[in-house]
Amino acid sequence: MSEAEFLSTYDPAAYERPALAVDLVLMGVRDGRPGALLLKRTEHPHAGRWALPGGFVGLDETLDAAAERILRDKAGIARAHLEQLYTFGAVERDPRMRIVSVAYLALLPERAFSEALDGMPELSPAVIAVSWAGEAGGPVAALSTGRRAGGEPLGLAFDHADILALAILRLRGKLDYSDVGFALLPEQFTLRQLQDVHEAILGKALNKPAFRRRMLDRGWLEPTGSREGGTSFRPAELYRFRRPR
Amino acid sequence: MSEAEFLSTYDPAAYERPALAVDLVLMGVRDGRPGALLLKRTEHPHAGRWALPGGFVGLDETLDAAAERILRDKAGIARAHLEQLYTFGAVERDPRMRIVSVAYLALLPERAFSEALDGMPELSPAVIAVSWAGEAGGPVAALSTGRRAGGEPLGLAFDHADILALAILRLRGKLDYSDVGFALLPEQFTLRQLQDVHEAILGKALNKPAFRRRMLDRGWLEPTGSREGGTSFRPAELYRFRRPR
DNA sequence: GCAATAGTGTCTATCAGACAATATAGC
DNA sequence: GCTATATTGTCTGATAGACACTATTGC
Repeated sequence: MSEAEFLSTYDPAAYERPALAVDLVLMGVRDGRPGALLLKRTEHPHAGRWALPGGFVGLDETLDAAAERILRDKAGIARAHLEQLYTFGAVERDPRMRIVSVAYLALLPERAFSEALDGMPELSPAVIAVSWAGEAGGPVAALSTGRRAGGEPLGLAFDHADILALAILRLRGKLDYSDVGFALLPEQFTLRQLQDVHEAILGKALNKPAFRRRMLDRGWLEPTGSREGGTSFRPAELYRFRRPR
Repeated sequence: MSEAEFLSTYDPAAYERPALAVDLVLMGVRDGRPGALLLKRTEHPHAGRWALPGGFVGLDETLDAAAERILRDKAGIARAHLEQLYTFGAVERDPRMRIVSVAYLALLPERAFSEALDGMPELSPAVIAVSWAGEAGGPVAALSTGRRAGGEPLGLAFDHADILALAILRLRGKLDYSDVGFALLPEQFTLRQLQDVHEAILGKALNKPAFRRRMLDRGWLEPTGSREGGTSFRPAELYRFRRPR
């Protein structure tokens, strides 16, 4: 039997299979804190609880394409830095049926984060704070919500708190050896803004001269020649991210 | 409608969905080189080519459990360090039908690697060497096979060369900030063996005193008090990996 | 000149690479 | 004592943190 003959007789529906979904962690930094955009579920299961935007993967759609579609349709965002995070496959993670979910991390500059919030009234920002649950437990994302600062802690739907916790940990891990940090900034930015983003993600203050030295020595920053405006003090130099060769 | 009513009327088979598989990269270090265990495909598609051991994910099985099952059934290995690598979702990656595959990395000590090879005649080791395909292309795993050293380069089935390339890169990246390296060693080992494993994975020689210092300062090594035997020169101290607290 | 922040200089602690010296097993 | 490798000591260069200093803008 040739490969062509084999394929023509193959029955793709022979076995029952899990459903496959993509969930997005839409992360941004607002007011010096990392946050994620959540949707309030209107349907069962977990109706009324907050959840990550997500959807099923189409039969003719790559995982990346599914993530882009959800970004567009559910969050109203045209483009963002997207990267695959982890695939969650616990058997009972969704009460409807077996659903395996490929989680993606989407990074938004502050502007895009706020615009998504304004454009989609059903979106809510949640501030992410990761804490460690003692010896035995792993990291846990503690969340609070509200369109303004403050707001009550959230109980998230499904295993979405785990996904959020992993997202912030992954981002922390990659922040200083990769260029992901720039995805959280506008096209032009000052070194102070860059440092603010790093400090928000890492949750700690950084040494200013050392941070500047490191960033400038990497060769990823191109001076634009112009400076920020609107300050009543010395304006900072504006830089642009230049992809390393 | 309550959540219970909703669930009782929900039809899990309403949409067509991709199939979901797990593929394993069974990695070990042999003769100072990183290698992976491959299976020769006996059926279409890609009959006769080498491929990673894999299988479909059962409906009542987590992804981790599926990986363990494949490790047991296809490679005859009872236990190994297993970690999820990445999920591959290109639409045409398998000609039979749409199959999304969650790739796992399994790490084997040299002994287990060799035993798997002896116990399963259909397994073949492939030496992994990663090279960069010029400016535009990403990293590519160059492979050669053979039960002994030497052997011709391999053309792998499906997108398994990409998976292999990612596996070695991931391992390289994690090697010196995590404890994965120990999964490639027996329970007791010398510092030289530990360094050999690191050098094989990184593909370059390391500075001996610096390596020793770093490893000992981490506090992950517990001296067993005994020494290796069978040498005609000064025997090295044996250590045990002690999980950091 | 004052306030406030941008940007720089310098000292020190830490850590990795280089290289050489010393230790110890079997023979 | 000889061989081969284990193990340690020390020098040096690179880098991060600490801290203080200088620069520059609007007012």
